[in-house]
Amino acid sequence: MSASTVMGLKERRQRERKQRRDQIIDAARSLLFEKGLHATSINQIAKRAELGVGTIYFYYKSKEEIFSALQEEGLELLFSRIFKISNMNLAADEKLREIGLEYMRFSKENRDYYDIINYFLASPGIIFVPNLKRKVDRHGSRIIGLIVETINAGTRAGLFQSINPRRDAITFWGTLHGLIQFRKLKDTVLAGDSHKNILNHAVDHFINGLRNRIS
Amino acid sequence: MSASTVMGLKERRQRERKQRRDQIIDAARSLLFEKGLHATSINQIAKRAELGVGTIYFYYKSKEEIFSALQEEGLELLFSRIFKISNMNLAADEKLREIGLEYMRFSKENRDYYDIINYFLASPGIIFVPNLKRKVDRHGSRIIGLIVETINAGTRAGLFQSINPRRDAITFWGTLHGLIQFRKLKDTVLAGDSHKNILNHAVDHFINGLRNRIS
Amino acid sequence: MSASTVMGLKERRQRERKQRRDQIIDAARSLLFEKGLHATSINQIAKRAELGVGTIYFYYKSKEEIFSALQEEGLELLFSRIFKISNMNLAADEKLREIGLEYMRFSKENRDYYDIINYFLASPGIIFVPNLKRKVDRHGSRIIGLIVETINAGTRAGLFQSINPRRDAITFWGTLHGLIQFRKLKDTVLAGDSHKNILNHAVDHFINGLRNRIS
Amino acid sequence: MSASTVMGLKERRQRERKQRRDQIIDAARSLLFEKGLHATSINQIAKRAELGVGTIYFYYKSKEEIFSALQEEGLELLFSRIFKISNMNLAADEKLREIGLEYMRFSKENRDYYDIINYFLASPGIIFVPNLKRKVDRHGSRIIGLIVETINAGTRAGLFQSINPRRDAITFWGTLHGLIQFRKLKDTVLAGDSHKNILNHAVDHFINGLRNRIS
DNA sequence: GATGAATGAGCCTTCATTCAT
DNA sequence: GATGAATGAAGGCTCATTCAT
Repeated sequence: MSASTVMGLKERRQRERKQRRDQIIDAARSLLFEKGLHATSINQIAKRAELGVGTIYFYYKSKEEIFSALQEEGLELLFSRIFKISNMNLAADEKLREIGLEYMRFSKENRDYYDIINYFLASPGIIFVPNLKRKVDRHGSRIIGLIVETINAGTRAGLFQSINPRRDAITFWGTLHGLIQFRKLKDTVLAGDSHKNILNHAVDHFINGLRNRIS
Repeated sequence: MSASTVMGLKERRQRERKQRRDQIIDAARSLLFEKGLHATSINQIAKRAELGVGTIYFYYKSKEEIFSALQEEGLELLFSRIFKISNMNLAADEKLREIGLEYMRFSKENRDYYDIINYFLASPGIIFVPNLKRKVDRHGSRIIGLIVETINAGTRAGLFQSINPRRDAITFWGTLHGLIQFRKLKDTVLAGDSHKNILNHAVDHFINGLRNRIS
Repeated sequence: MSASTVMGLKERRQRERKQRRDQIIDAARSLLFEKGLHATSINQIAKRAELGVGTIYFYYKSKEEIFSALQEEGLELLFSRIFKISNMNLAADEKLREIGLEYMRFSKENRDYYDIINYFLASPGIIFVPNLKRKVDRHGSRIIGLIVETINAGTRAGLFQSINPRRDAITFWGTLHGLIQFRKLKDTVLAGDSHKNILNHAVDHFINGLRNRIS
Repeated sequence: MSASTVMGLKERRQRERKQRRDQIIDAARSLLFEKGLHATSINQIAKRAELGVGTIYFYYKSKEEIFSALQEEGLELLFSRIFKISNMNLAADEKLREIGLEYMRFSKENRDYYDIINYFLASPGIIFVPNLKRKVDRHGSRIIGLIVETINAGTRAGLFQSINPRRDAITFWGTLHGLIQFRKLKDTVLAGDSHKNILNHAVDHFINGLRNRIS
């Protein structure tokens, strides 16, 4: 009986730990969405989570780790949105287009998630700690995997001719990501051209590159 | 003689102003290259330039303006490097490949310049002030212009079939930029595939997309 | 026993918090009295309080809040001094005179408190935040209240005929306040007339205005 | 001839000096009105006046001196407005009321002038330099003089009984000034009572005090 | 007379992190 | 496990004044 009590204790402990972590992430997320990346400090997170700052540091060893958890969430959400499209009954080329549009939509509608994903990608100083690396890998690769699948489906359907679908998928994703980064240039370098049109054009171009590689 | 003296004074003033501005930018650049973006503060710039902080603000009205000047330098350098390639005696498709490789090289060899260009592009908070917008426009557009020219040359040579070379150029540049952003994912999402190979692949793909649009 | 220990902890925490706040206010007050309003900065307060600047901000969320606390102290002191006179066994008219003299004395003997009260009143930029408003209201109104009472007592005693004692009280206070502001003009506009005599005259005049409104 | 030339030179010099001084004051005034007291710096004045900062210091030996000149302007304007009322064909009591209202209007419509007059009156640190003292004396006394005259006229007309019209005038002015200082307390201590009503009440009270001193 | 570059102490405020309890 | 007080360097920026030319 004493043993089972200890077991129960351990389990409860674990459950509570998870709850606390969630509680912290919830606070961090709501602040992130409210005030943006720069304006979210640990003290604020603690206040909103109704915990002491020390407690935050007990559950997460740095601010970066909290943001990394949020990034994971963002990647998860992104994946689920892309996944939904992957499962639609569409031709491979149309699917790629929808994926492209979906990523653009995601970057707009979930700007804060997008920003935090970018934060780790674009910040010169921040280095991925191994732990984080694994997570990004898992999520990022899954998204790339969906595109690979789509390309493979297109190849099987005779629409595409892809020799290295993985590289193609990465290229596709890179193109989307790069163009979204250009958002700020809308009125300057992009010469007022609609951002959406340019992205559509890029998707077309990419798809075109997948067709009949030898003419 | 008195007049010429006065003239000389004005000229000297102007020359000295330019020198001071350079002196400040030199200090800022060396700090940027040494310690990175985050660690470069006005106070440090002043210290290294052996000037009072007030003097810095006499020549540049904000930190952003200094960074913007550095960004301009970076864009200038980037342009000159792309420009050199544009003038090489190469077929249009080879030229595009070289441009792509050159951008990747630039982002590696001039990492700090690349970072500062990115700083304005990727930072959620920073908004382009009109003045900066104009500069980015000028430099960014010139680079896009070089690509447009190359695509047009390819079209004229019968290599490409581009209906909207401007959009194609932006797409090309976006692809390069996006893939370079993925650098950090080299060992994870990119599955260990060489960054260079992926970029080469992407360039191939892009060029392929420019050929025979209708098979 | 464990519970009582926890209780003790909380209580001690609270006590220490109060102590720290006092410590900070003490430092701020001593600086204010020593060097005046302009020369009192947060950094100096921290230094004198032997605390880090961050600690100051842990207890007070802005410089204004510290000053506001000091202002409150001043108002409290002022009230207590006026209150003492209110309780003296004097005729209403004599009481008003004593109140007037007391305010003048206060402005001289507690010049720094007077200055800081004025700081919020006369500074063009400073706006009362709601919180501060409430405090000023409470204290200011209590002082006005004492005068109202005195006027009412005079009316009941047949000395005065006040139809709107509140407005009379405000008028009275305004007169005192305005004349004290003229202190600097002593040797110029006031033509060397003793400041005290002028104030006495004004009080006489005010009291006279309260008597027999219709002759 | 040489003498007359020198004379002419001297005169021109003097004229130009005056012009420069005006030019500086114009710039300072326009900045004062635009940005308020705190936000007006010597550098900005210099820029707007299209002069070097050094030149400013050649004509005015400190920032305070410039503001003092502006204060003088304000007093001048105030005097002229009170003066206009003094010359109206009104009974003495009505005239006093109009003067009171006019001061309130002045403090509202010419807030910046009022602020700068107050700046010297209410700032703890600022001491009147003898030079400035004389000026304030001249202008302030003239305004007091107008009130004295009005009171005297009232006395002559049998409306008032003033034994010491100078002190009465100062009292009157003090009351007005003090009440205007209370502006910020409108919604708190003044209990929402209209500022104008209170001032009217105070004027009534004052006038009442002037009548039949012995009942 | 006129200039304007140079100063640098000083301003208020933020924040990730630590550690004694 | 949990707390929250304490830190203090660092951030960007302002400004009256001086002085060599």
